[in-house]
Amino acid sequence: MPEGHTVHRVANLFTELFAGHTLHAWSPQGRFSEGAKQVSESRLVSATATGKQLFLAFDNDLSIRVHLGIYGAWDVHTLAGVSARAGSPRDASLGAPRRRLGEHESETDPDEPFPPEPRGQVRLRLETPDTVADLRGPTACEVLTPQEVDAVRSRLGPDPLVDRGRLGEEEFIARLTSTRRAVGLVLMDQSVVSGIGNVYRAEILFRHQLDPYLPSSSLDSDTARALWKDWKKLLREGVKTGVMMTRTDLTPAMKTKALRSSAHRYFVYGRAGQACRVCGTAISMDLMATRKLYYCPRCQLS
DNA sequence: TCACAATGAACAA
DNA sequence: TGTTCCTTGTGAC
Repeated sequence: MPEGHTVHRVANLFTELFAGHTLHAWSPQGRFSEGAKQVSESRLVSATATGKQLFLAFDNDLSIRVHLGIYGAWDVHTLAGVSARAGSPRDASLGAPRRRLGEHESETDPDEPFPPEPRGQVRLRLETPDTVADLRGPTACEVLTPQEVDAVRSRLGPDPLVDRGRLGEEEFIARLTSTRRAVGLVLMDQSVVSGIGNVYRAEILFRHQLDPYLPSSSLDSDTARALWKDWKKLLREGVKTGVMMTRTDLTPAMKTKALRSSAHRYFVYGRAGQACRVCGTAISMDLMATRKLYYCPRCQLS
């Protein structure tokens, strides 16, 4: 499931698998039949991500915007023998005919006929003769004109992998520190910075020993700059490995091991009541704007 | 079989 | 602040 790293991975994989190809698009579930028809049999020009938004641009000038929301997912199946890679060692070693993008990438029955029957509620299927991508459970899946794509993009805060230079960094600092809302809320605000979700929010705050309830405007620019750089680093790593790994207290060997199980990847996320990995205090969990906020009351509260 | 949670966000009031 | 939408997997009965 998706925070910004997952969507960049999807964009990278689709660029590799689909860019330059004519796609057959349809909606097995039926809820996106009209939209799919508008791009079907067109050539995919590009697949790009900004934060949690995926844009698939076609040569008829239309784009599909996909937002996975809280439980959306892509499943990619490739005919054995022509499977492309998402670029990570894990993908390469899998070499599987089927891959689920996100944390769990698993193999399936190699005897399955190709293309496989859509399973469950598939909103959109994209097909070439040797590759199939199934989209299920998105919060958004719509066809946009170039102007509409620009409008969506303009509402988004900087993404470290899109706005790589100084401008992105300065924009982030300006937006972050210009509101008195709690920093725990502001880091999740996609108009301030793109791609951070509930896991990265909690982990980044912990990594900087920050009280989630501090007014965002109280952060000095050095702290803000450090947050941006850290997010950039975590995002890069997440895109590379496909996994959100945020711990800094592990040797490389332990880290590799911890990648495999979500129980060991995080400092605080999902660990309410368990001992802080740094000070041993029980991790707290509060509801912040309907989302679960995890933090260490000793390391982070001032 | 059912309830519930999950890495999200739009919308109403 | 509360409600709604999207789908699947898990665990309790």
